[in-house]
Amino acid sequence: MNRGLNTFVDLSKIALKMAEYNFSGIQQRWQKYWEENNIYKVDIDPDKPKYYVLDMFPYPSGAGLHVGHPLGYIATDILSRFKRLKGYNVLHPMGFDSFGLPAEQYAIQTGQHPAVTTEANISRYKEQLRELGFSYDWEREIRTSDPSYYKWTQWIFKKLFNSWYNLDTDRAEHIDNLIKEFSENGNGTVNAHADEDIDLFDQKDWAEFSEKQKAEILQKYRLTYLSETSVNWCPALGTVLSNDEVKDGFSERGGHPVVKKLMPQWSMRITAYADRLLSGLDTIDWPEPIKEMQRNWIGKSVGAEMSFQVDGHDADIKVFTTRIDTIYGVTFLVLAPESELVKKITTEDKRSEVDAYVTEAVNRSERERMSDVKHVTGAFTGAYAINPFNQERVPIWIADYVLAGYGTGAVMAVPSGDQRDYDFAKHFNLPITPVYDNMNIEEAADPTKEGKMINSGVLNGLGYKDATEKAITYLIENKMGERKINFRLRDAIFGRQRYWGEPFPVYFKEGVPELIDDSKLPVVLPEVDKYLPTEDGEPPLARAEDWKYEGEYDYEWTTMPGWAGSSWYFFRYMDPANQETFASREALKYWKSVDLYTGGSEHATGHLLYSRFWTKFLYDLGYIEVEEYADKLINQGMIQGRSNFAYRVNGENKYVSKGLRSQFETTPIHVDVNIVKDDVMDIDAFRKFRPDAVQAEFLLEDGKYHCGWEVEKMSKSKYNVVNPDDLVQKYGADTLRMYEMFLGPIEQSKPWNTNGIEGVFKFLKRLHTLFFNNGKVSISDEAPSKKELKIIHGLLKKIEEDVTSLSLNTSVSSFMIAVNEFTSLKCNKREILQPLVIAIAPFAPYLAEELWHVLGNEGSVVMATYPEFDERYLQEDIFEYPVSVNGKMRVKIKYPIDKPIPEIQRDVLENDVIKKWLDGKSPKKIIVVPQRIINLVV
RNA sequence: GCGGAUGUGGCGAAAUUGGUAGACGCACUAGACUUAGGAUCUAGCGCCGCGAGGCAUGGGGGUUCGAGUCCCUCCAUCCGCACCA
Repeated sequence: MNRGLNTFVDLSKIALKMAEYNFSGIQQRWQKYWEENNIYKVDIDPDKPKYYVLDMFPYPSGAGLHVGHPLGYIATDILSRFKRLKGYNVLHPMGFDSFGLPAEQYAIQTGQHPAVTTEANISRYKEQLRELGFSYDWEREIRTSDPSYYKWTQWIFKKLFNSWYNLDTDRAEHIDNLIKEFSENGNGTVNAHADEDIDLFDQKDWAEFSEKQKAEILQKYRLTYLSETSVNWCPALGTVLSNDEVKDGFSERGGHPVVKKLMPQWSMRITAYADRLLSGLDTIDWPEPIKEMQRNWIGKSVGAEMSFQVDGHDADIKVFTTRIDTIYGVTFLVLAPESELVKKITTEDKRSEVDAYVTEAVNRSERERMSDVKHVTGAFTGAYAINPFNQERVPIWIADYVLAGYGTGAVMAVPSGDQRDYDFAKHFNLPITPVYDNMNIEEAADPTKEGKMINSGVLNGLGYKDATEKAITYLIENKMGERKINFRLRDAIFGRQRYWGEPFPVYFKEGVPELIDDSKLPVVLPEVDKYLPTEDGEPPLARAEDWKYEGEYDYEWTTMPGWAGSSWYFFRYMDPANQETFASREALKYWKSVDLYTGGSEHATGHLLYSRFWTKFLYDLGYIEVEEYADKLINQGMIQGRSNFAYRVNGENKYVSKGLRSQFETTPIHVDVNIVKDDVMDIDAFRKFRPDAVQAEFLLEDGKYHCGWEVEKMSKSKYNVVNPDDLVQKYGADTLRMYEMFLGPIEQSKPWNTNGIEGVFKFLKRLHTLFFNNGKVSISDEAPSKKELKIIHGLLKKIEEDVTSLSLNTSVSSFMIAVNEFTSLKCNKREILQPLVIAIAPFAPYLAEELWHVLGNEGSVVMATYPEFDERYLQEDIFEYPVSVNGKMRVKIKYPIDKPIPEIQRDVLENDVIKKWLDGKSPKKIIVVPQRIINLVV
């Protein structure tokens, strides 16, 4: 008897177990299945439309992924899987931006080779990514630090070196065209985007130049070139930083001071592409803030450049202005203190004062100069310039508000129209001449373009537009100046004094840089004894023993910057194993460009600009099909940390719950967020977390210890890091995926908060339960009801719209609503469950795969076809017209959808409820908005 | 200073783009089933009011029969750029 009973109990337990949502078993089962069957492998398939979804590849840091990283990856994975179900051939790769500073600094500290740490970090990342069920084709994985990859980064560098920018054709061309032109006609006929200081020479001169001279001249034209450049040198890091790696005079990483220093540097002539980088923004669907940042960074301004003679000297001062119309308002000129003219024109009586000012200005660090914007300083040189329009003598000053690096390093000051000039004039008591009749310059400068010109000689009486045109025409006719467009964008520094980066494919022969032949690529990163600069301050690569080209010539010792490898990786994914070229023509033609690119907005003026530049360059050379590589960009928001706090009473070993802390003097103490749930702390876990609290007393509210919270950066020291692995362990990958989407719109930055993940978990359990009854699979083949059909087709429609527009948070809600309804309808009908499983497959791939098989299907749900929704099921035949009286909503009246509006209006008046409200009066007007509302105005 | 974004319950958020604000979820409250509940289910849940009702989308104003949504203005928070002539 006993025995039998036990057996019975056990059986029922086993049966119930089958019906349980055992996510970890499901995960293991399908992970294995996907990998064994190579489910996510992608190849070119001309019969299918392509779709390319890309995430910015991560730098594999030692800390592993935290819960913020996968946000974008989950969204793109959902879209990829959805597009696959819709019949697209989807390219959805992943790789690693594996060169970078942290691995190198770790190497400096420990002697561990960066390749080793990088490899270990990548394995960890890959394991974490695998758990989350992403549908990457891992055969396409790339790593920027892999020689088979950076071979092609070096190859592109060579192409840039061998190119110049022809402004007549408005594209990059091979340097040989230029050399040919030089030997035939000299450089007088060449219209290139090149250095400013190139002397004219003819074909004869060219023939007579030495090889070294020729090389030096060509450097001034090449798209990547070596030059003495003022760079941001960070002594603490021992390296050069780009402008976007410097924040307020300190390095972005580490916050070390940065100084200006002249060094021979490799640069990229990105300025050649300034105009195209700007206009290209109009052709791509990128977030407006990103485009705006890039526009500001490029900083195009249209105006004129003109010369002022220096009185009594054989010299002139070139100025750039966007307001040539105000030329008669010029009452002084200002030079940057660094200007070479300063020495020449300063009069004896002013010399000591000017020298002192120059010395001070040059020595002031960038930081000081920037923090001191409001303070007006300057010095008079004693010299005068002549305004070519009215021959007036105007004093020449120097001041550090004029930047040597922008325009000509000199400005014509119009204090009536420009606030900085105005402040300067007021401070040094210089005249202020209004040039428009309606200018108000009592308190401040008036940059108006309205009104008619006054005090302006030949321009008097004209408006802004006419005055500008007339002035420019005058300049050009008298050969005093020209139309000019200036950009704020500077050429990009391309070298780093570091070890862990791509070596250049360059060696030096008699001081001249020469390229290494394609057949000898890649130039592999050599081994060094230490990852530090040499005693002479040479970069780490100078330490490499026997590292000479052909045993004789020095290689370039700097390495490429972090953005080199990331500027073209999206093309390598198309054909990652190719040994012959960076990607085959066939692959480039088929995949074309990235349809959707996601990543953080912090790369706006870095990676996202440089990669557009390289794309345009490769396009000019005819290697690729597109001029922009990413058609649409989404910025996923940053996930901040949400720290929890306990409140310790000062001087006592006593902690009080949040609501009681006002009664005590307390200090907030970080609590590990992983021992807090819904802001209620697990006290036992806290005693373990803080051993000094073992004996502590806790003052509770309603028997609970409530923690406070604050948004902070996610970091170990704040104990607010939430690790995706732990959540996958506890709830499964499907829950985590859906919860991350449920959290809110992906573009939005927000603190991570695990409160609420249970809701998603319960939902998946309920979905799972739908397929079972009393522990047994229970699927009915009965025809679905109209109501059920309406729910499922409404859902299919909603999900399709949401996924297309990436509003994935509302999709999750829609799934919950649908599943709740099916649960309360006890709906277990195949015709309903089958499309439901396919629809949810992009979101919860593991569970969907499991249920797909519970339904008795073969193969993988990945191969299924997304079900078409049928509008017919969604149509209402009765519409509830809300009726409003005097703008207040009063009642709803049901009418068939196709009832004519005049009939409805008549009916409304006869409705008893309405009659009562109208109270005998007749409405002034009845408005019936089709399909919406009926409005009576009394 | 310039440019951009955001502002809705205790919390994360919805709102068919001008049509019953707060869907969905969390937390909370009550109840059911339970030896138990950190499982499950049912109901309630913006604020004021016993109620009818009134008030509510950062503040103020406007357009409209009707505004979270459009216009003006102010405030707050976040991000980017920062003497760019």
